[in-house]
Amino acid sequence: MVSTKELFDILLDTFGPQNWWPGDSKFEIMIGAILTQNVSWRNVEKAIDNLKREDALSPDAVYKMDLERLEELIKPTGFYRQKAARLKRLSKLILKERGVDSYLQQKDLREQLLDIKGIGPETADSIVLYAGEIPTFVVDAYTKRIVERFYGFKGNYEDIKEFFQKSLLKDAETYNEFHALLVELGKKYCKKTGPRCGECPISHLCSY
DNA sequence: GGCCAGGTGTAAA
DNA sequence: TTTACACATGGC
Repeated sequence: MVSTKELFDILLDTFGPQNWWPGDSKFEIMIGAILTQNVSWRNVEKAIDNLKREDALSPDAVYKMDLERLEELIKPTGFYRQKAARLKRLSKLILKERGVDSYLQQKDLREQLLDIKGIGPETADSIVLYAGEIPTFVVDAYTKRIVERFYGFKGNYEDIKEFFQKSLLKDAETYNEFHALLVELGKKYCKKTGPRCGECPISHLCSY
C-alpha cells in the first residue's frame, strides 16, 4: 500500500502544483471557505465576482451590507440565507479583533472559528491553513472517499486528519498542496457515483 | 429529470 | 453515538 508521502509525490507528478487557495486576499479566502460548503467552486466564483463588483470584499463592507442584498449576491452558491448569516458572523468577529491579520494571528484560531455557528471542522481548517498559513490538514468529502478507496479506511473527520498529520511532516505548504491534489483527483476520478476508475492514472494503487 | 457539488446544525433513532 | 433531514443554486 502506498504511503501518504508516496501518494503525495505521485499526485504532484500527475497533476502538477494546484496553486491553492484561489483568491486575491485573506478575507476572500475566508469567505470562499464558507461559500464553497457543499457547492462546486464554479458557483462560488460567481458569488465572489458579484461581491467584487459591489466592492464588498472586506469585513467592514460585508458587516454593513443589507442582509437581503448580501443574500442576493451570494445566491449562486446555494444555501444563501444560511451562508449570508455565516459571513456576517465571521465579519463581525474579524472587526472585533481589529482586522483580518490580527484575527488570523489568534493562538486558538481553530477553536475560535469552530465556535462560530456555521463553521465546522473543514471550513475552520481551510481558513487556518489557507488564510492563516498554519499547518493543519484539511479533510473533505473527496479525502474521505479517497482514503476509503485507497486504504480501505473509513473514519470520521478527526481520524482522517490524524491519519495524514501523523504520517507527514507538519508543513503548511505540504498540507496546502496535498489537500488541493486530493480534490483534483477526486473531481476527476473519484466521484461519488460513476467513478472513472478505468481512466484514473493511479488506479493501480487503489483497492476500490 | 436526477444526482452531485471543495458542509453544517439539529433532531430523532 | 449513528443516521436522517433541511438548507438551495447550477452543471452535466
